[in-house]
Amino acid sequence: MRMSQMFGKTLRDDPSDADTAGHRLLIRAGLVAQVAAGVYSYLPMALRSMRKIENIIREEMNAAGAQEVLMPVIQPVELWRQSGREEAFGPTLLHLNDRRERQMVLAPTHEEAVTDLARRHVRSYRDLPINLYQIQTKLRDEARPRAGLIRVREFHMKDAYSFDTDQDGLDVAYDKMVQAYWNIFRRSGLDVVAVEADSGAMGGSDSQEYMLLADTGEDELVNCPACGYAANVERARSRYAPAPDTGEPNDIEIIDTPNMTTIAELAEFLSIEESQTLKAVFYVHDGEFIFVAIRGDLDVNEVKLANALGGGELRLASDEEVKAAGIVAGSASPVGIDNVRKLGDLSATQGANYVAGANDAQKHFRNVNHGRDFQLDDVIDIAKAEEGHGCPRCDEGTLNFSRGIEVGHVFKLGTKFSEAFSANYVTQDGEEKPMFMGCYGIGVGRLLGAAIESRHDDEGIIFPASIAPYDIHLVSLNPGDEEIASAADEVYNSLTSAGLEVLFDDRDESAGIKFSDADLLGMPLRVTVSRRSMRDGRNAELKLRSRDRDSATIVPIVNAVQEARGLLNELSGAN
RNA sequence: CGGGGCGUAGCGCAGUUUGGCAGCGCGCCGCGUUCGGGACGCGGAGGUCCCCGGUUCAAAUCCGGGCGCCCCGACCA
Repeated sequence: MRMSQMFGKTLRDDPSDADTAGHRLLIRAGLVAQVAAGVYSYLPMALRSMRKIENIIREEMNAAGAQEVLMPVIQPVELWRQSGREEAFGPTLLHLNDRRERQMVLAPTHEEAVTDLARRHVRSYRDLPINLYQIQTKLRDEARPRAGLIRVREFHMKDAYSFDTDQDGLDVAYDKMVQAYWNIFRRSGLDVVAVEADSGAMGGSDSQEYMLLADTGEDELVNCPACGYAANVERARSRYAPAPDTGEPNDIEIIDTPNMTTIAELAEFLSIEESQTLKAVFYVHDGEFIFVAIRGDLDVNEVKLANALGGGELRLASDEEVKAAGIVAGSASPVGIDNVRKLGDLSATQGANYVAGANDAQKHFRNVNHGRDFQLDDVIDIAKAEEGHGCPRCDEGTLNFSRGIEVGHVFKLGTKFSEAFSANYVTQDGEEKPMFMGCYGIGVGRLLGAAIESRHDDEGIIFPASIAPYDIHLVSLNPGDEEIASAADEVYNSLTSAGLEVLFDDRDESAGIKFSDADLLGMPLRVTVSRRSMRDGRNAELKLRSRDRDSATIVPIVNAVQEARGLLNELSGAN
């Protein structure tokens, strides 16, 4: 491609409304153009990169035995009512009416469509297992699009869906997809890690997310350097120090704690550890007031809590609601409050002789013990993993915290959708049973955005070779010089006819502009033909984007193809 | 959805406080010089000052309403 002909220009200045480095580079390099909040046009270079990502995905999906299909973006709302997800998605689901006033939706994902498809075509266990995938547009009216391609409202996703006769079959299908995912991320040249994930509104059992580590990532992750345990904080378990050993339960007593409303104040006032206190947090879940007790030094993980409550709307209770429940905020007590539903974290039931509120702004109880002094309606693990907590899986590790961008997510759905849609098959015994499903997604555009977010320097993008729009950025300097121009053309032709993909900067621009643009655009290999390179014979200069300026090498033009290949191979080996 | 910010040429911005010729840099077009890390000279084009309404002799500027975009949070398969 000759750059003089290419659509999409680089910008000299950073766009004012881009915050993250990746977003800035996407705009400055002329890869995308914003149309509305979270809605983008993809220009030629971005599209080339996305096509390469898609092809890697396609090859790995096909190799894993999945078959490509294409399902509609526009779907009758009835499908979504049947699964119950019209409500679950809420305003994120885009609705529209067709000319006959039939209610339609624009699909944010395709579990409904694919389950409907499978139930029409699968009759018998002989038709299973199958795995269907597509690479296709999704629409989600996100409340807050952000960071360029990281969270958008219209995007391309590869989504695959497996159908099996039973849980064992699902486990096999899931493991195959997991393996395919590792292949995809390895081939794309990106450092992706897998973490245990919350399965959210998708439901189902096992779920893993694939995360590209980046400080600007939306997700907080923990990992154990000792045993490799890794999880999204939403889901993470952790091991924390037990409360101080206070021996056998002592008699409960009431003590004065004038105007102590926070755990920190209380612990200091009494000269005890925060872990020797119990605190209470109040939520409203689908309209019901919920009292949650947890050890004073821990925090509630709201995602875990919401899951324990079986989904639905969960929010912190307002001051008025707390008061209306007859509770004194800041000194709330699990003791003697029996008119509301009381939940507790595991920590509240371990240890003894806690200090807890007395439901009086001036007083607390000492020596409060679970079972004797208060009961809980449910005891669950809802503590949030914190800095300093130990690994829940091994005894050695302390959890590390980092941030990441979710680029893939796999779920074991089980029979959630197949039961809702009566997507059944007939067993060998002639019995009708629901299919076991799994679903597996990768955001193509997000992967591109995340790649740029994680692979750049001050000058610009550093594309992994396998997903770079072009292999080579050929720069011709002194284009007014006949000899140089024809040598550059010759290099362009020989590289191109050797099957290499070349972006040829044939513009009449200064060396500074051309080199800066080459750095900004980030192709893996830069080849320069100029008076200087031709000074001692017909030579070209080769330089890898990921290396320093002085690492450039001069090679004879007749060897350019071979030398370029060598450097590119070296690079993909290093990926 | 709550909080904050912004909207003036393709991009980045000044001008708004105190109403009075719509400006600067980059980019773009033409000519010439220059030519390995964002060169220079001369000439030129480019505007619904987000939209609607109001006040005023006069509105980018003041008032009312609306829309859009960005950031923080809530939400997020």
